[in-house]
Amino acid sequence: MTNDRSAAEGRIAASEVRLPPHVLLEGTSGRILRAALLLFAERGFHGTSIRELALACEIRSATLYAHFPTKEHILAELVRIGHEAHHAQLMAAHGPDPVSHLRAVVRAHVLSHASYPLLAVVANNELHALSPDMASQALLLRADGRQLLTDILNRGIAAGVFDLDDAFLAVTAISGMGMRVASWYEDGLPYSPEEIADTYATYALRLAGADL
Amino acid sequence: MTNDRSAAEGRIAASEVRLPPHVLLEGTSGRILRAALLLFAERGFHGTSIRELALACEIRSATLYAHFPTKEHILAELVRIGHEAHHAQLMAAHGPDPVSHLRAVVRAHVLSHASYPLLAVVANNELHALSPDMASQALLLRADGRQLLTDILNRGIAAGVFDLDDAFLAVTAISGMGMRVASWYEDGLPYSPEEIADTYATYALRLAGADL
DNA sequence: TTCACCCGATCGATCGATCGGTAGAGTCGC
DNA sequence: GCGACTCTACCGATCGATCGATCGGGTGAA
Repeated sequence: MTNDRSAAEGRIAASEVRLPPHVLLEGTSGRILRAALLLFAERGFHGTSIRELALACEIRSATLYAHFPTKEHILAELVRIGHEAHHAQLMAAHGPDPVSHLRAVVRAHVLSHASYPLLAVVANNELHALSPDMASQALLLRADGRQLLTDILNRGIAAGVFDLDDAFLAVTAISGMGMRVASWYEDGLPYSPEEIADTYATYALRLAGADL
Repeated sequence: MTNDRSAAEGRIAASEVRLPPHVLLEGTSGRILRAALLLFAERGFHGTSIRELALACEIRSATLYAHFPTKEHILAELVRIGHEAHHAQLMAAHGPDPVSHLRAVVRAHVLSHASYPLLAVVANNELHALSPDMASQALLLRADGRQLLTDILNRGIAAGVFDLDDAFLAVTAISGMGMRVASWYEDGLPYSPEEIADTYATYALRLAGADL
C-alpha cells in the first residue's frame, strides 16, 4: 500500500475530530480513538494500519494492545459511540403532531451528521468491516431509528397531513439525504449545521407532501 | 484479516453483478472486472486481496497481471465505467422547462443507482482508494453532474417555479438521497427501479417547492 | 514457429498481534 | 526514612501470515 494521500474529495470533506460533548475520551485510550476516528474516516478501516494509527497518537504499535484487544475493537468502539449518540438524538426529538415530530426528528438526524461528520462517516461506511457479532448492536439502533421515521410518516398519512402512497420510499429518501450530509459538510461553509438541519427539515416536510 | 463474511447489511443490499448494456466486458478481463465489482462493493478495495479476487474468477493471482498492471487499475476501470455511465445518463435527460428537466435528471440519477447498485457503490465509496491522479477524471464528471443540477435549480428559481433560498442545499439533498438508493436497493423489493426513480423525482420537485 | 494466454513458485514488504522486559509512581512493613 | 514490592503504562524486538507483484516457463491454436 502506498503512503501518499488519497483523493481527499472522494470520501469526506471535514477533517477536524469532533465528538458529542458527553463523550469523554480521556487518556491514551481517548487519543487512540480520536486518531482512529480521523484515519478511519479518511482512509477506511482496512486502509489504515496499526502502525499508522500508533504514529498518529505518538505511541508504539505494541502499546495499542494495552488499551484494545484488537484493531477491530477500536472500530467497534467508534461505531458504538456514533450510533448511540445519533440514536439518542433521534429519540430526544419530539413534537405534538406528525408534522412537528417529523421536523424535529429530521432536524436531529441532520444536525447529528453535520456536527460530527467524521463519526457519522465511520459509523455508517465502516460498519461492514466489523464481524456480524460486533455490528449487530449498531444495526439494531439503526433499524430502531428507521422505524421511528416510518411510524411518524404512517401516522401522518393516516391523519391526512402527509401526501404519500406509502412510507417506505419517503423514509429512504429522507434518511438518505441526511446521511450524505456527513460526506460534504466542512467548516467554513456559508451554512451552519443548524441552518442545514432546518432547511433539510423543511425539505423533508415538503417531500412528504405536508401543507406548510 | 479474517475470511468470514462481514455484516452484509452494513454496506450494500444488492448482490447481483449488473452492468449498463452498452458496457461489454468480454473474456478474462471482463470476468475479472465483474468479480472485482462484487468483491469491492461488499468488502471494499482494501478489504479485498488479489488472491480472493483471483479465486472468484477462477484464475491464479499471477494471471491478473496479464490483464491489469496493478490492483489499483482494476478499481480505476470500474470507477471510470461507473462515472461515465452515470454521467451519460444525466446528460441525456432533457426537459423543455426547469420542472420537466429536473424531473428527467433526477429520474436518470436514481434509475442509474437503482439499476446498477454495485457499480454505483464502488464508484462512489471506493473512489478515495485511488491516487489523486486516477481519481481526477471521475471527480470532473461528478462536478459536472452537480453543476447540471445547480443550473437547473437556478433557472427554476429565477423563473419563479422553484421556492428555494438558493440551490446549494437542494442540490446536496437531491443528489444525496439518490446516491443512497444504491446502498439499499435489492431485487425482490415491491418497487421497480423505474417506480423508485419516478417517486424520487416527485420528491425532488416537491422539495424544490415546485407547484405540482 | 509464433503468439496470446495462463500458471507455479517465489520475491521483499507489510500486515496484525505477541512477547519479555523497563521506567516510574504509589504502597507496604519496619 | 528506606528498601522491597506491586501496579500501570509503555516499548523494542519479533512472530507467522498475508500482502501486491514478479519471473520464467508451460500450453494450445494459428
